[in-house]
Amino acid sequence: MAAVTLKDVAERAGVSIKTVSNVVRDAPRVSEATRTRVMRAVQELGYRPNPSARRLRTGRSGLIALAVPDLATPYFAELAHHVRTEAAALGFTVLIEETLGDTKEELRLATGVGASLLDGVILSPLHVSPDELALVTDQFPLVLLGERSYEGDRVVADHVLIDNVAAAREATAHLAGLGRTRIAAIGVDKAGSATSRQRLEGFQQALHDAGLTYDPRLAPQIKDFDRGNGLRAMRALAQLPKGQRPDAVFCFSDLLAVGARRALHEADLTIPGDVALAGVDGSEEARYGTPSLTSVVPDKAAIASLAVKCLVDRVRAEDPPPFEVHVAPHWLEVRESSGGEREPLEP
Amino acid sequence: MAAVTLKDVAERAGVSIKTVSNVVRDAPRVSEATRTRVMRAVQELGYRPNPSARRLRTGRSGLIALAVPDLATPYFAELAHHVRTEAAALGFTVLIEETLGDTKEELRLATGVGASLLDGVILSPLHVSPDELALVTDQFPLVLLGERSYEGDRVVADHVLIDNVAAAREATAHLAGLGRTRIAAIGVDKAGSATSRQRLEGFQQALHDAGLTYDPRLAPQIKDFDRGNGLRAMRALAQLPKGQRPDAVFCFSDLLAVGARRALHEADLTIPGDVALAGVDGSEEARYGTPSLTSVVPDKAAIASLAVKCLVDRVRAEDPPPFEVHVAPHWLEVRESSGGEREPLEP
DNA sequence: GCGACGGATTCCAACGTTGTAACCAGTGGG
DNA sequence: CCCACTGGTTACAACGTTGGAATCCGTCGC
Repeated sequence: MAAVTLKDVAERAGVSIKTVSNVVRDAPRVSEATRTRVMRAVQELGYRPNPSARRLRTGRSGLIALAVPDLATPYFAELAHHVRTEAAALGFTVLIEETLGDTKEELRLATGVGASLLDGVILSPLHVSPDELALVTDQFPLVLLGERSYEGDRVVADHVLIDNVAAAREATAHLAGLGRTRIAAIGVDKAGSATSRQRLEGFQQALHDAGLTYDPRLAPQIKDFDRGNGLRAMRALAQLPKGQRPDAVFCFSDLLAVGARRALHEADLTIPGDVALAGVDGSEEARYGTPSLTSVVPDKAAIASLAVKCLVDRVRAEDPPPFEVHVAPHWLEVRESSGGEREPLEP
Repeated sequence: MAAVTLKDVAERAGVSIKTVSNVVRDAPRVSEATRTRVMRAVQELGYRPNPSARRLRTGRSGLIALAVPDLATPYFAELAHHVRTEAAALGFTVLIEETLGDTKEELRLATGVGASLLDGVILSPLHVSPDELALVTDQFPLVLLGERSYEGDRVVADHVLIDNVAAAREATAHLAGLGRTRIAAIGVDKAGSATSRQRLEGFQQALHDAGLTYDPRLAPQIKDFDRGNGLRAMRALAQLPKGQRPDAVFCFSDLLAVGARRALHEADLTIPGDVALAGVDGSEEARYGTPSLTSVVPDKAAIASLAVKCLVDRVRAEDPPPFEVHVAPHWLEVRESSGGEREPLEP
């Protein structure tokens, strides 16, 4: 296969290997004459630098990993797309990994599986604890997404996140603003993930602000943020006796909301007539469904951009800069599931 | 950072570097005594082999790429998930690339960008032509997904695909079996991709078998297989005068069907009452939507498994084996959008 | 007791690249 | 006329690993 090396190019151009190396890395100290001669040889032979050898010599690979729980979750797929784009602009290639929410796997990635293959990792953790991470973050360039893995002022890694508490509060306040009084939450997480805790807190704050009391029976515990869990949780809520049934549900993710919508459909309850629905993620699936789902939209492009820049800075830095926390914007998009207009989509 | 090398382990265990190398690769000719001693040293120091160095020496990286048009398309995200799983089982890591349907990018990947980084590529091509690929396939291990890039008997690369013609025929026949007579197709592709052509052919065959005539006005041209294109195409179809409006639509992908469902919702047409709907891909989004969408489900796990095995065989082979074509199973799942039961989902 | 044998281990060279130091012209100042 | 200097280039060594040849050592057959 394409086994053309610096040596071949050097012979062709009649210069030393090192000169060719200097040219392709465009180092200074190369005369214009030899530069063009070498470049021509490179063209003619179709030379491509060997990443492994380069990596071996320099210690840099130009490879960063994005580790997400599950690629089949639209939110992460879209995020991956943005991260790839951002990274490409900075000359980095992205290796996408799935943790499946496994703590060991998350930790393994945080420590840089083959630190010798990757320059850094962007990790979207689900279950790994701050304490476990703290042991690790100074050893390998790491940026965390969507979790707040620090206590008080002690930041143990770079973070990029949205204000989850505010996001949940806004969505819930919107539901309360419709006059709904029995508002349920789907997304309280058995494992007690940070995301889940924060969204619950925002939910409770909004209830309190609206003068409603928090009823734990309307906040069932679930396992994962997927459609099936949303479906089952909503089924259970829909079967509550008439007076206790929720008239609105804030789902901690769009997938949960999709499952909930399906359960309401099965139970012949109308949306938003009987039950209003809101989710989080701003996924296309929520936008295009019928009814379309109200959702808190995190600015995924901003998240990706901040995360990649942050990571690349750390990779390139001589000595590690202090850890930073970046908060990306989010906004609420009101759609049919909570009384928004059935406006024609403008895709 | 984790800069522990074979040398360190060797010193610790009191053996030569090569012996350690032999142990970690579990080569034969290592006594049980030294093996355990070395293993303990490996444990204690936390040694991890350096992939770049290994790659440089052996010419193998254990990295294969999966190149898909767009990760945000659920079908490809799910496929990526399966490919990762299969590859991991065989000891390979998957680098996921997005081509965005760009012909140059597809070709670049097919030639193995940095053949020196990747052992092989699984490519899901959209626009690259068989002729262009033929020039390339003998230089680099490549498996193609979902396209038939060969003429007659001349296979120019390994392929894994489903029988697209049959898939489209079955879905359309199902719609015709409901008694629908004005059946439209959404998915005829301006660029004339192979997938689109095959599904159109199956569509036409089924019409013919049902004694219906093909009306090109009911097969509008679109650009991509996404929700937006489905939405716009269906809007146009819905605005046809009463007698000409379709009473069923076969969409060439689930995303198109999702868009079409949205357009029907906007136009206050019922599904399946006014218009029955079917798609292809077997995505979760189709299963969980309301109404749930009838879909032809390709066996993604089988596709992934066949593709990875095929590629790995080629990577490992001394001299390239003959090209193979694998056909993965598919089946039709009838759901609400074409009169299926509103059965409770069993997730 | 000696040579042959075979298993276990070591030595050496290489993979393609880049950093460092050295080299080789010319140039200008003393 | 020599020296220091500069820009341009080259020689050498190393990065961590592995394939192959070479070596060592204990055992067996004679």
